[in-house]
Amino acid sequence: MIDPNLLIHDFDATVQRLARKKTDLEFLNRTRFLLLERRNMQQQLDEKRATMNKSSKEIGGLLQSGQTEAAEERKATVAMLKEEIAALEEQVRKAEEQVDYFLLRIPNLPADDCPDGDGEADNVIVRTHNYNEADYRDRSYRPHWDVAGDLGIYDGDRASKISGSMFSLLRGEGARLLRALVHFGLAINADTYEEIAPPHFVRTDTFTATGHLPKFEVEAYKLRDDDLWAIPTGEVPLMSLHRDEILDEDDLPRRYMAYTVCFRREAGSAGKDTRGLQRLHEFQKVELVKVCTPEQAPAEYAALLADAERPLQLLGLPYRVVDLCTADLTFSSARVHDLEVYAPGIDRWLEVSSVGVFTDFQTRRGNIRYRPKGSKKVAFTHAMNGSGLATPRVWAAVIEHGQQADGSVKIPEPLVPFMGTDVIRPKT
RNA sequence: GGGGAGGUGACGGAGUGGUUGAACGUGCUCGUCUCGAAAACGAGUAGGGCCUGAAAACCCUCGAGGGUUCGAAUCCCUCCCUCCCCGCCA
Repeated sequence: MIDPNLLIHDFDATVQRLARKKTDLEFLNRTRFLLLERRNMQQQLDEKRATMNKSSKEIGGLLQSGQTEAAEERKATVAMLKEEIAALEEQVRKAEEQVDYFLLRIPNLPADDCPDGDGEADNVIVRTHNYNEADYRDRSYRPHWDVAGDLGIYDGDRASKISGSMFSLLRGEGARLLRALVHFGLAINADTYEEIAPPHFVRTDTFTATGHLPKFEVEAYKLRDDDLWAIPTGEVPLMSLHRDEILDEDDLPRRYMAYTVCFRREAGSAGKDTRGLQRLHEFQKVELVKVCTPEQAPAEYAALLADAERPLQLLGLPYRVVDLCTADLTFSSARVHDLEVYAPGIDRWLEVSSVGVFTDFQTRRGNIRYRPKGSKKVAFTHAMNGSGLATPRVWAAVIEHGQQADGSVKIPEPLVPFMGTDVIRPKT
């Protein structure tokens, strides 16, 4: 969440910054009012408590010096005070509840250099790699589900039989290609990121820390009998690694990567662009996460973006970098660059990574702080993340780009060691 | 699933009703010493709220929530979590 003090002390500027995000901001005024009201009540409460504390100490003194009667008198007055305090406490608790309700629903402030916009059309294509439109004019490319289906390495029908739409089932070399991509994605980052194998089910407080709750509850799978949610991305457990911790500045930046399965309900997107591996309820992904100081953030972010691009470059896939405009930013992010791979078989740009900075939005929720060198005060760390390799869409792109006239698929060179072959051939 | 133990500051670890936000140690910061470092010695060092200068004062926080009491880290209840033993099982 954002710093509540911004609403109290810097209201107009904050509203203006949030307005760039094109979200509903009507409740900001109310939030500010509630914050002030709570503060006011808290002050009254503090005063009464101070009086009571003082009296209690005096009573202790009276009892020790044997003045029992005087002590009893004081007890009676304290009893009255206690009732007032209890009433006030109840009010403060209610106010706090309301304040929290609103605060959790205020999105992060966009970065100053984030392009303004009203929607997807205003996103800025920063650069395009390895893509020549002409390359795809002369030759016809088939969609990955046809190519892979004919090869017998993708079995969408059986996936549906087992689990319904938007699930995938890979077979043989298709399954191995998935595993190769994961290995590859981890291997190229192993020197900079610590690999984590986290839990795939997390508690509500963990899910809230990254901003996935309460805003995106309908997008998540929840276990019926336990307080556990299936993670939609490795970001969720990774970001909670240091929750409620105070780190030393020397320990920053921390860089983590995790290969996880991701679960998404994709509510409301049924039937749209869901054919093949474009959009799945369950998929595997290598996620990159960083926790750092505010000063380190710009350089770390640039490096993170480069790290997310690298696998696409090494695999020889055409892709473009899209700087999302303010309207398209996610709830928690201040700046986002999407990486989109061109899939010639379906003639679409597929989002394969969303690299975003969260400033202190998530770390405030998760209470991840650090002690700046030489400072007595602790401060919130900054956090950022991005997909290192999202398998289904990259898998699809590899298939569509590698397809050859005889129905076989050529495997990009970096994957060959993991695949054990440089081509997937039709079975005879 | 059954039985037992326990959750205290960055970390280890005292503390069973009264001025303890918390001994002691480690770590960290500053200083003395040193050419410099180590060691030694001295001092400081929880987080948050309030206060949008700093500080003081005041309030909250010893897993979370409730209760008893004039007063709770300390007593009672509920929940969460961790560890150990037994059972079951991949």
